[in-house]
Amino acid sequence: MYQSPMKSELVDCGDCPIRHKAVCSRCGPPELAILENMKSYKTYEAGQTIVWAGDQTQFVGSVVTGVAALTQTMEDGRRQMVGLLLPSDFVGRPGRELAPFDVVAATEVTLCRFRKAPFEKLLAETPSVASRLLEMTLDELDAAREWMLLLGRKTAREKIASLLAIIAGRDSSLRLASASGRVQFELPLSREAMADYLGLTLETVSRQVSALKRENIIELQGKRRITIPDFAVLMNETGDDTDGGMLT
Amino acid sequence: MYQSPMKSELVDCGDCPIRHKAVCSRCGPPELAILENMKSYKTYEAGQTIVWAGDQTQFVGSVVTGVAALTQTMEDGRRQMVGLLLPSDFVGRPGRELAPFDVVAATEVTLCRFRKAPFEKLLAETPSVASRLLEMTLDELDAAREWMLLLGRKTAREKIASLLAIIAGRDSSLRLASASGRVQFELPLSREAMADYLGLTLETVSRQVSALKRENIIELQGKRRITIPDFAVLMNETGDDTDGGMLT
DNA sequence: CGTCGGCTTGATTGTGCTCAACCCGGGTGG
DNA sequence: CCACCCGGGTTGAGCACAATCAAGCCGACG
Repeated sequence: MYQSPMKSELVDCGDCPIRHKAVCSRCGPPELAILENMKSYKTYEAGQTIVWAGDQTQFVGSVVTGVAALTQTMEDGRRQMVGLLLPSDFVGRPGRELAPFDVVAATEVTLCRFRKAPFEKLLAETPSVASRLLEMTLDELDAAREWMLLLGRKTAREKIASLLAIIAGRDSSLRLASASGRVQFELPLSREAMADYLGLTLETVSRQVSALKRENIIELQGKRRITIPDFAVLMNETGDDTDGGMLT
Repeated sequence: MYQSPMKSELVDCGDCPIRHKAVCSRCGPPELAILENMKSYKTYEAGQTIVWAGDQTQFVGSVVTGVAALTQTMEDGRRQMVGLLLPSDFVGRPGRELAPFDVVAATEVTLCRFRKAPFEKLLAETPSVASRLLEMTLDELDAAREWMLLLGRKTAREKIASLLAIIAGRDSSLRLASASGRVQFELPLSREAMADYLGLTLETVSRQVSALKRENIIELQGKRRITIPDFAVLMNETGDDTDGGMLT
């Protein structure tokens, strides 16, 4: 089945915005050529399910633009997000037949997809891909474990503050090294998605966001655009070590 | 610094109880010989901290016997377990300088340790080790994500039932393919460790265990030895799909 | 025998959930 | 054009579940 590239400017790996961060970041020209050959782009609209849990997986790939969510649902409808996939993050599980979780587009998402079988072959033959994938997987595992602390032990307010801090950090890593000072960004998640991420109800999310706003720890422009007057003050609400192990 | 093997019968990889499940499971005689050369055994008593978060890591390795816990602690003392390491599980993070989490022995633990630098070299050179480590890491990631659902969305009772089901499953995987029927096993965790794992207080753990006992879903011999008269009944309390996607 | 650690049980409190009403902005159809 | 609706979000009242504070139990060990 053919999949035509959605955006012509993305066809060449050399121009790819995630070239230096994704699984392919350590590839040289020969490996890139092989990847070029098995890849195809596809764009999903917000809300669309990219992969259903339990499905045969046809492909693996990288998020090029947008935000996707890994989620798990219980029979009675309770839902928990178990991963947030941002540009350059890897989608899919080499070596597994069936997808363990749903993958849902939180915003419009463009994937760079590789057919599974040839990618697994490449993985077996090229250490530069395998080592990068191992590194990314270990990073994801660390992130998942941080998230377990949040889910198991943090209060609703700490959860919200942590989420905002993480998203702010991801965005502003492009601009300044955060520290303290004014930061502004767009929330890529609805209140409901935030609730699913944090193990809360959407009412509680809404209340806590309002509370942070009331206390001038955050400012809102509309529902989604957020300004943080002083990042250090927000960090203070996360429950985490404010001074990442610094000396006094 | 020398580390003499604690138990002479563990010195030879051929006799190792985790030979076929650990990172080394796909190694042939030549790689095993290299590993033999960089390994040393060490036994830790219950409660001892094996690695401190933030420390330089001197080694990586495998759990040979016993149970260890990965934990994270907030400044005010709230604690969350973020991983449970059973025999054959891997300890440490190749490619990272500093340990991200505490590793604590829950029972007496024996590790098969590899010096970090030579192991990383081996990892870079031998796909059979690298691919096995990638596979194990992906499995751990899946397990962590299952745990996130538990932490974020399950009730106290469901959490306890899930933990018991998991431990029972791990133990009895040796004996029968679970399904339903009578299962018996030893809890390797104190009530406090269970609470840290489940994101609960130890009082709540105690109460819920008592409740399951009162309802004859479990039986206790002492505090730690547990019998499950009907595994299917316990599964019913976990909140998970009872019929793992089976047809009626 | 007394103490100590791990565990259980009880009484009370509080955080976040539930149920419910309402707001707001955008799109649609009469 | 305006009325209507619809989805996402906010706010409120009451409640329930697990946390907290506190006492007591049990078995091991000195």
